[in-house]
Formats: sequence, C-alpha cells, structure tokens
Amino acid sequence: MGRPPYCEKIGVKKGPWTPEEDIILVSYIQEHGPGNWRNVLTNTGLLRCSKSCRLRWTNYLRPGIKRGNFTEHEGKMIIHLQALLGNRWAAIASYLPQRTDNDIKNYWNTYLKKKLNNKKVEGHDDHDHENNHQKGKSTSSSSSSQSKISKGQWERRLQSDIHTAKQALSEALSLDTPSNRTIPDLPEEQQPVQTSTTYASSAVNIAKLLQNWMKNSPKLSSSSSKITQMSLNNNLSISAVSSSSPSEGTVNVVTGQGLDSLFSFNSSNNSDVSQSVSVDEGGNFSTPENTNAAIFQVESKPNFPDFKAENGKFQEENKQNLETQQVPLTLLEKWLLDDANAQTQEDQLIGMALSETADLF
DNA sequence: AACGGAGACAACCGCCGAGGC
DNA sequence: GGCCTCGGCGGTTGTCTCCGT
Repeated sequence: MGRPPYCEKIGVKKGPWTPEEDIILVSYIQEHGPGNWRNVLTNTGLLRCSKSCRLRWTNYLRPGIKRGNFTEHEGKMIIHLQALLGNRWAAIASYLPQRTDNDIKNYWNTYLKKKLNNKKVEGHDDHDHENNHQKGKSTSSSSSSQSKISKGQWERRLQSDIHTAKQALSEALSLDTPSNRTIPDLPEEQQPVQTSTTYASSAVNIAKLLQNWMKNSPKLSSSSSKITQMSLNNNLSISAVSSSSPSEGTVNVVTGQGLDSLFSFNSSNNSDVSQSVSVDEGGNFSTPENTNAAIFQVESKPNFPDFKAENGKFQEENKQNLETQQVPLTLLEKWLLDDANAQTQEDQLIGMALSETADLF
C-alpha cells in the first residue's frame, strides 16, 4: 500500500493562513496544548491538514519566536553551526532558541549562502568547504575523504573538526558582546533593533494580523461598518470594526494579565495595557492616536482561567521557551569558552574554512 | 508610472523514523 | 515482524515586496 498523500482530505485549504485561522488554531492549542494535530482538524473545523497546522504553530504562532532582523551574532553562529552540523536546521535552531529552523533555513538560503559564495568568488578558495555548502549535505570539511581513512583516523578527525568548529564559534561568540552586535555595513539607523517583539506573542502582532486581514478583505472595505468578532474559550475576544476606509486607521490593543500569560506580552505593568497603533497605507505602524476608520480590539477579560491546570502541556512548553531563551545559549557559550580554553594547543586544525567566514561581516 | 529582476519569507511536499497495534 | 499513523525534518516552490531601470 502506498504512502498516504500529504493531505488526503479533499477540500483541504492551502496557501496563506488568515488571522481568523490563526486565532482558531491558537485557541485550540491554548486549550489542548500542541500536538495531536490530527485532532485539530476534527475539533476546530479548520480546513487545514495536520502538518500545515503544526508548521503554522511551530514556525509562526508559537510564543517566543523572534522574527526577521538576524543579528550579526546570529549570522555568525549560523555559519559556524552550519559548518559544524551541515544543513541540519533543526539542530542549528536548537542553539538559537528564538529562531525556527525554517527561519534559519530561509536566512541561510537567501542571504548567508550567497554571501559565502560572493566571498568565494572574491577570494581564491578551493576548499571543499564550499562544496559542502553547495551540496547542502556534508557536515565538515574533512568528510570528503572519509572513505579513505580508517575508522580511528576518522574519529580523530571528526573530533578535531568539532573542536575547530567550536573554537570558531567561541570566537564568534566572544567577539560579539551584546553591545557589539551590529552589522558594520549598515548605517546606524538601519541596524537591527533588538526588541523583545515576538510574533504572535505580542498582542500588537495579533492586531497586525487582523489589520492585514481587514486590509486585504474586500468585503470589509465595501460596507460602511462591519464588526468581526471571535471568541476564544470565553476568555479572549477579538473584535474588528471597519469603516469605509480600511487602509487607514487605528489598531487598539487592550490586554490584561491573562493575555500576558497567553502571549507573553511584554509589559512591566501588571494592570491592563492599552496600546494604540496607527496604520498608514503602507501598513506601517506608529503609536499616536489617529482616526478610528478601522478599529481592532483585542481584549482579554481580567480573570484568565486556570491556564495551568487545563493546559499543562502548553504551559510547560511556554515555560520551556522562556527558559531556553536564556539558558541554552549561556550554557553553550560557557561550554565553548571553557572547552576552547582547555584545549587551545592540542589540535591540528584540519582545513576547515571557518576562518574565512569570520570576516564575512 | 510601468516593468522586470532580486530578495525575503511563508508554506508545501516528500522522505524518514518512532511508536502503537 | 509487518502495517499504519503521526510527527519531524530538509528541500523546494510560490508569492509578495522592494528596488533599480
């Protein structure tokens, strides 16, 4: 019997997700936790296949995700980890907890790989390191000659490779103190801004989703005034009100403690937070009050329920996310630096091309 | 202003391994 | 042990936006 098709259900929706679908999915995961993606379909009525739901969650909706604006530091880490691990994006992503494998993969394919290639053209490199990148398969520079060497040699070489990569990575890490994580080529105003923004972990982003949705919806712009409302588990209601001019307006976001806990909304204030964001025609946001041509409200009722008891799984993941945003990188850095210090003299470094990546930025 | 190319990114596809029956 | 389902992963594609001409 053949392998079942990717999405066996006829009528399964494909293409970009709408904010409404996002909210339904988030609502379901809030209630049941991630996993059991099959059940998402049956329980929510979403016309999406399970894989699509999982991907949407892991790559886009999951709390703690940082999107866009890769820093120099992250770029270096990705380059070094790619040299060390190959195209194992999930493994690489585990060292960059706020980034998804898809994001890293995209960044590599659209930016870093080209940068390396350009460097190669400029330079005079004939290492097989480049082949590794082009094939997108191999793990280290030495692996090309693996078949010719004995197992013991291979192991030693592998260890050496690993150490080399670790050293290079520690170099990158030590070079990039948090205050130093800028891209030299860019003018100051274009430097990536390190914000705490995480997509869909911020109510503003949910509002933005809604705004885009409204903007793209011809139905909403045609009528004089429409209200879209979604209720999530009786705790979070989202309403969108549009008038005849949806391309301009104000996004009002009101969150409470409950939403904070759900979406990791960053606010030092425990009381309800209200944010007003104006949207210009280009979809750009700014903060001052504006017309109310289009108003979106994301409200959470004060008494957010015992999220803990019902959603232990989800909460656990959130907790993990929060922890991993801090801990693993620190441990990694410590591990790398300790290890590098302990072994600085001992290895014969095999033709890793890592050194050439060090001056990429 | 219109057009085309490049870049960026979300999403899809197919393969694979793990685990349950 | 074989079959089946499910979830994870990496490669690839499609689409949108930006920018230069």
